[in-house]
Amino acid sequence: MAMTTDAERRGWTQNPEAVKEDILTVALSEFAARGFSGARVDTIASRTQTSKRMIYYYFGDKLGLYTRALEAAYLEVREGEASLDLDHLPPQEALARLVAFTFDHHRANPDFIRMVMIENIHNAENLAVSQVIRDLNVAAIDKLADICRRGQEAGVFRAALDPVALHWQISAASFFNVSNRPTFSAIFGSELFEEPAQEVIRQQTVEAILAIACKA
Amino acid sequence: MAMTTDAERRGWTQNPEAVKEDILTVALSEFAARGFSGARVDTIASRTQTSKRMIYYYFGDKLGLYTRALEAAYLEVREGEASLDLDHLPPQEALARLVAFTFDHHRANPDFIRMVMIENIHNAENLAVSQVIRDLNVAAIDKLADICRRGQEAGVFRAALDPVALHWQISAASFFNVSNRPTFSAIFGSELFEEPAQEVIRQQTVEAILAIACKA
DNA sequence: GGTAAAATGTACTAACTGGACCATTTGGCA
DNA sequence: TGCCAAATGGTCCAGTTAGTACATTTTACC
Repeated sequence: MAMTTDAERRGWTQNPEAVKEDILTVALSEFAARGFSGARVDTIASRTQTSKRMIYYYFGDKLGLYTRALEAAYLEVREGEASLDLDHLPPQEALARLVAFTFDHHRANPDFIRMVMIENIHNAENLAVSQVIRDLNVAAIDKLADICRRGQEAGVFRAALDPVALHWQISAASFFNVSNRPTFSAIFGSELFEEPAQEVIRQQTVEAILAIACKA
Repeated sequence: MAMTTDAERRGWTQNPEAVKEDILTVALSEFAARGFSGARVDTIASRTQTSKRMIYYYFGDKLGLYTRALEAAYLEVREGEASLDLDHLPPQEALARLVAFTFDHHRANPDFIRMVMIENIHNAENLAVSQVIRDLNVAAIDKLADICRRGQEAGVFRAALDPVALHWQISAASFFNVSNRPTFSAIFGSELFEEPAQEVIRQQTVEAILAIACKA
């Protein structure tokens, strides 16, 4: 009610949620860029609107912060997937759309990919204990399982088709395309990751998956 | 020529090559396990027959050791590939064999896979400057390029087939199968990585690649 | 307006870690 | 056999980094 602005006041405005959000965003980008050991808590703090003190206040320690950043990455990506509605399409077309979407979605979320790479380097030890992530992922395969079921009922998909194995195939292409881009580019050049070639690869991937799913 | 054994002597026996080899082997396993920042020079030294002093004597610094370990990983893997001879097989079968071999070979070399993962996390900065690795990899695709050419000449492969893009597809499946095993297992269980399921996935991968390569 | 708990700022530290220093021994060779 | 460069051992150090102690301010509530 005084006419002093925030800047003029000696003190500050409390905003716990925004502070947590701020820290998490910065931490995610830093961990994704440098890995767990490579990331520096001081660097994260300096890129924040707040201080290192608050990181430890809200997240306990470096590992706690990392775990929450990992969960945040999964949450964001799974949110983006939720908008995809394939129920109205015939199974083959639904599958083709799902593959193409997954391919593009992974490309659009490189930080998520990098966090998963880092988790794999660490043998998924932190992912394994996160109930949040486990719940998210069990749901992630539902769409695909539904498509498989419909395709089998319609007689167009193989009877022995396993949704988890198919998910493995779709993930392999979509994930590798982002995760191994640096080494692949360094060896074979970057043309394969520019737009025209990416469309070819995406189409190849769709065809490959359909070849696995459909009856001969 | 005295009858004193090595153990009884105050001194030691010089063996530069063995010392370098010893350090490299330990370093490769340590870097593969913990990444560049995660690896500790002291830990590497302690697992060696020699001392930290020798690491700096022969490799300069931590990055120098890492680079040499990376090169050693590539050398070992490419050596294993050299034994594969497919020239006597018709193109389709040669391709099928190459895919199956690559799939198995990646599984058999998890430390190599992890080193490549780590390089990708670091944006392939160290791989990019290694002439040793570049030379190795240009040769790595020769076998596949030859199969492609033969298949196209025989009229069984698509005319637009690009060996690099096909190599991408083969690598995606073979690499992902090892690199993402920890997170994939943590979420969906480990059955997919046990022998029966691995054979299914390998066969699926062969079929998928053939579907991409062959005329409709 | 008073009080206590939550939230924030500042400065510090103990331990770790990559790397360097100095001394000593080995082995090839004149 | 003596000499010198290569190889090795043992110890120490300076910079970094995760984490903490202590003080202060804000806010909710009565």
